[in-house]
Amino acid sequence: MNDFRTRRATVKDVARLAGVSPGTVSNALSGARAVDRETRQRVEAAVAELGYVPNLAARHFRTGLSNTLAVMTSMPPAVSAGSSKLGFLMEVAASAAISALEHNATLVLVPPIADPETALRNVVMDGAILIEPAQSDPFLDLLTRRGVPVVVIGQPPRDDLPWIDMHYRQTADLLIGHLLQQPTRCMPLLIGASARASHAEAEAVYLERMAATGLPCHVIRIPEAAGEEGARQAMHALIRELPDLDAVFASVDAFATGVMCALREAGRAVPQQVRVATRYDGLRAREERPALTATNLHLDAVAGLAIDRLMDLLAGRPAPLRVEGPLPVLVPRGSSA
Amino acid sequence: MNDFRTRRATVKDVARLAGVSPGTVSNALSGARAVDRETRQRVEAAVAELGYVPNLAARHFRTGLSNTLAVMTSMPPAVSAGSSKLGFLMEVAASAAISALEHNATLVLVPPIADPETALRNVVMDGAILIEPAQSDPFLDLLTRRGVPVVVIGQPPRDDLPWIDMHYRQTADLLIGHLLQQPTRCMPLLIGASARASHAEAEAVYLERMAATGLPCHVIRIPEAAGEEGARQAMHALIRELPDLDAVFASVDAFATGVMCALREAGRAVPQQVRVATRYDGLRAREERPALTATNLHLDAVAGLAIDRLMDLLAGRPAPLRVEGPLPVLVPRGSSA
DNA sequence: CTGAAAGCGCTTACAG
DNA sequence: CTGAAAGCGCTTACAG
Repeated sequence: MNDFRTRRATVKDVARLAGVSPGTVSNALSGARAVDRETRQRVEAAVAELGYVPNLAARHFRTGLSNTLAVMTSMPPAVSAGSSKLGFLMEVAASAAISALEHNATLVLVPPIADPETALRNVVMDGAILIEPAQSDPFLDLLTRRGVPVVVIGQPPRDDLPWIDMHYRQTADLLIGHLLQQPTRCMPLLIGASARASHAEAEAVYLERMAATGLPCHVIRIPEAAGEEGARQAMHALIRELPDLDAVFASVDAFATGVMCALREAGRAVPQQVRVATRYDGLRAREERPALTATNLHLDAVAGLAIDRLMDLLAGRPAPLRVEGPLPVLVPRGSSA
Repeated sequence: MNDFRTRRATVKDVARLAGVSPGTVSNALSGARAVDRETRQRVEAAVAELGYVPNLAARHFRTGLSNTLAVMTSMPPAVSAGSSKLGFLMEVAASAAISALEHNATLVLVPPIADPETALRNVVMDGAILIEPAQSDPFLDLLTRRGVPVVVIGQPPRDDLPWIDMHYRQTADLLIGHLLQQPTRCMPLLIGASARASHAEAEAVYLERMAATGLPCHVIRIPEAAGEEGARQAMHALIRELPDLDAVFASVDAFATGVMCALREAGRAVPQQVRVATRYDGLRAREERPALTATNLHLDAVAGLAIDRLMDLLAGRPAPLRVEGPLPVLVPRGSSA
C-alpha cells in the first residue's frame, strides 16, 4: 500500500513505523513539547530507517516561516553594481549567506534594480537586511507596509529599526583627517544627492574640519544615478573654478573614479597635485591608478552582525536597536601618498 | 465575521465577493483553465478591491514549485572567494538574480563552503545553476540524488546535463596565443589539480601549442584549495628549475597572483623578464601590479543564458543540451605587454 | 506524556 | 464554463 521507495516519507510514515501519532513525531523532532526519551528514540530510529526529510514547503505553509532572509539595497545600479556588477551589495550578500546558514536559514538575493515593487514581487522572506537606506526609502516603505522585519546596515531613517552602526562619522573623519595630514589649500567634498545618513555624516564632519582649519567649504551633491560620469563632469567644473584645489574626498567610489577620470583629462597629477580618497574599498578603488585611499569597512563582519540581529528580531529575543559594527580601518594608497 | 482589514484576503474571500467558487478564482488568475470573460473580470475586480495577494507558501505546498532557483559552486573559497569575498560566483549571482526576476523566480545564494550537505541543508529550490563542476563533483552528486534539475555553467562531467558553453578551448587558445606572440623560450602552465574541464582544456591547448612551436612542456598542477600560496611556492620552484622561463599561463586567478608574488620575490620583472596571463578578469587580475592580462568571460550574459535554460528545463520545453555562450574577449594588460 | 482532529490556502481531478 | 470536494504535510491547540 505504501511504497517508501518511490514516495517520499512523511510524518505519517514515521509515526506508523514508530508506533506513535504524527503529532508526537513532530514534537519529538522539533522539541516543541517534551517527549518521552524512549519514544523519541523510536521516532529517531524510524526517521533514520525511512530517510525522512521534513517537507519544508508544508512546514512553511503551516507555520508561516520560510527560514529565508533577503538582502537588498536601494542604491541605483550605477553605484551599487559598477564594473563587473560587484561591490558593496555582493560583498554583504556572500557573507550573509554563510551567516544565514549558521542559523539554518537561506539567503535570497534581491536583484539590484531600482523598483522595489518589481524586485520584491516574488520574494518570500521572514526578514530583510537593507543596505544603507535613504531618508525616504522605497524599499523600506514597501517592507514596512508588508510587515517584514528589517535590520538596517548603516543607519536607519527611523528610530524604531534595529541597525548595525558602520560608524559613518569615524569613517569620514578618518579619511578627511588623512587627507588633511598633508598641507591642504582647497578640498571639495563630493557626496550623493540622496538623503542618506552616510552623506549627511560625511558632510557634517567635513564642515567641522573645514571650519577648524579655516579652509573653504565646497560641498558638491551628485545624484547617485549619475554615477561616475556625473562626478566626472562635476569635477571638471571644480577644476575650472577652484585653482587652489589640491585634494578631494569623494564619499562614493563611483564618484571617486569619475574624479580621477576628470583629473587625468585635465592633466592634474594624483597625488602630486591633487590627493583623492573615497570610502568603500571595492573594485573601483583598487583598480584605479594610482589606487584609491579608502577604508576597510569589514563588510563580512557587518553582514554577520546584521544576520545575527535579524534572527534575534525574528525570534523576539531582546536586543539593542543599535549594534556596534567594527571600526573602519584606513587603507592608504597611492592616490593620497 | 470576516474582517478583511485585519486578515489577509484568501481565494475564498475573493470567490465570495465575485460570486464564484474558489476553484474558478484560481483558474481565472492562473489561466490553467478557460474562464468566461465576464466571470474573469468580476474576479479581477474582487482581487483589486480586496488587495488579494496569493499566499506563495500555500501555492508552493500545493504545487511543489517554489519559484526559487539556486546558484552554487564547488570551488573552494580560497579560489572562488578570494580577497573581498567576491569573484566569479558573485558576478554570476548578481546577474542571475536579475534574470530570475524576469521569470518571476527568486535567486537563492548557496553559501560558498566546501561541504554540499551543509550548504544545501535548508535550501529549497526548483532548480540549480552549478558553476564549473569537477569530474566527480560533490554538489552535483547531491543535486542528482535529490532529483534537482541542474544547468551547468562551463562544461558538465556527464553528457546528460544542459550546459552553457563558455568556450574553454578558445579561451585558453586566446591567452596562450597572446603570450606566444612575443618571442618565448619557456612557458609553464599552472592549472588546478582537480578534474575540471577548464583545466583539462587549458592543458590540451597548451600541449598542442607547445608541440607546434617546439617549446618544452611544463604542466604544474596545484590543488585549488592551496590557492595563492600554493602557486607562489610552485612558482619559486619553477624559477629555480627553469632558467629560460619567460612566460606563465596560470589558468586560475588566485594562482596568477601567487605567481606574481613569487616573481616579485625573485626579482623578476613583469612583463620585461616574464609575461603572465590568467583566465578570469576579476578583482585579483585588475588589482595586481602590473594588472594581469585576462579574458572577459561575459559572466552576466552567461548567467542569463543559464537561468533561461533552467527555466526551459523546469517547464519541460525542448532545448539543446549545449547552449552556446558568448565568446571570450582578450583583455590585454601590463602583465603581458 | 500522548493521540485525534482540525486546518493553514491553494490547485486539480471529477462531475456536471 | 463552473462548482464541490479532496488533499498536499505539517503543527498545534484541545482532551485526556
